[in-house]
Amino acid sequence: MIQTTIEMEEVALILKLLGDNTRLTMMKLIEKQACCVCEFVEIFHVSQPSISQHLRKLKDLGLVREDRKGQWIFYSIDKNNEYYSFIKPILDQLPNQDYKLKELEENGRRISCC
Amino acid sequence: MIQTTIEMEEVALILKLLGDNTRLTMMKLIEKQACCVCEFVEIFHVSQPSISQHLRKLKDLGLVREDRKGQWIFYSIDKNNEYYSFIKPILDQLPNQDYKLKELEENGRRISCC
DNA sequence: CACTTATATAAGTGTATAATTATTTACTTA
DNA sequence: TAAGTAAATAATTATACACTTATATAAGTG
Repeated sequence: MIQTTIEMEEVALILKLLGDNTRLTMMKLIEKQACCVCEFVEIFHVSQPSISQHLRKLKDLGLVREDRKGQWIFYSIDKNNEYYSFIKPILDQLPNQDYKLKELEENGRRISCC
Repeated sequence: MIQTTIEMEEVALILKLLGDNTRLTMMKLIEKQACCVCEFVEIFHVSQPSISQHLRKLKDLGLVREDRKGQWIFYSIDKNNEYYSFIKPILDQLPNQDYKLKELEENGRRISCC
């Protein structure tokens, strides 16, 4: 992948997006497995539109990708995005959030695609 | 130095602070050399209180330190801060901003201490 | 096709934020 | 000690942001 120079303004924009607890946790969560909107709603205890709006911001910058599977839309990190190499070291330093998905699973609320 | 676990909320807070073009550029600038408030005012073309307020936020989190030299107060990155190891890889990826100091110097507006 | 479920978009609202001007505090020097 | 310079703080304001409720769109199911 070609590493183009990253501008200060771009970085500030990315960091501002990541500088929100909900979005940052989302990013860590979908680093390895895709999640759908309704799962995020369960996890973060906020309204569905609120989640959708967070996801849209992440998507507008290209940080995440969406894949529709029937009625669900699964979001995951777009590792081909030009900013991924910048973001990865940050995500690597975040505490693992898999327990949140495990909780969902235990309550039978995890949406497994396929 | 002891590396304690960093919480999601802490990271979000740091990233939010860094997610501002002025503060992010400041951090890159003072990574290697200290700068005083009036230099920042020259560089960013904003009011002196605006600069002071940005610096205070960075200082409240402990990211920067201040050293008074006579009438000037020089700000620099606090490399002993618990978050420095988290921040450093981010700063490393930012475009060098030394040309901004060079410009000051050429206009005879660089404040050199001692 | 009507009905349900999942998600997105629109509109509105309260709070946070980044700037400003005005003032205060701190240090230096004549 | 008075005047000048540097920086901090206070007060104000306009804008950005994260949420909400209401509504629209899209897909699955009887």
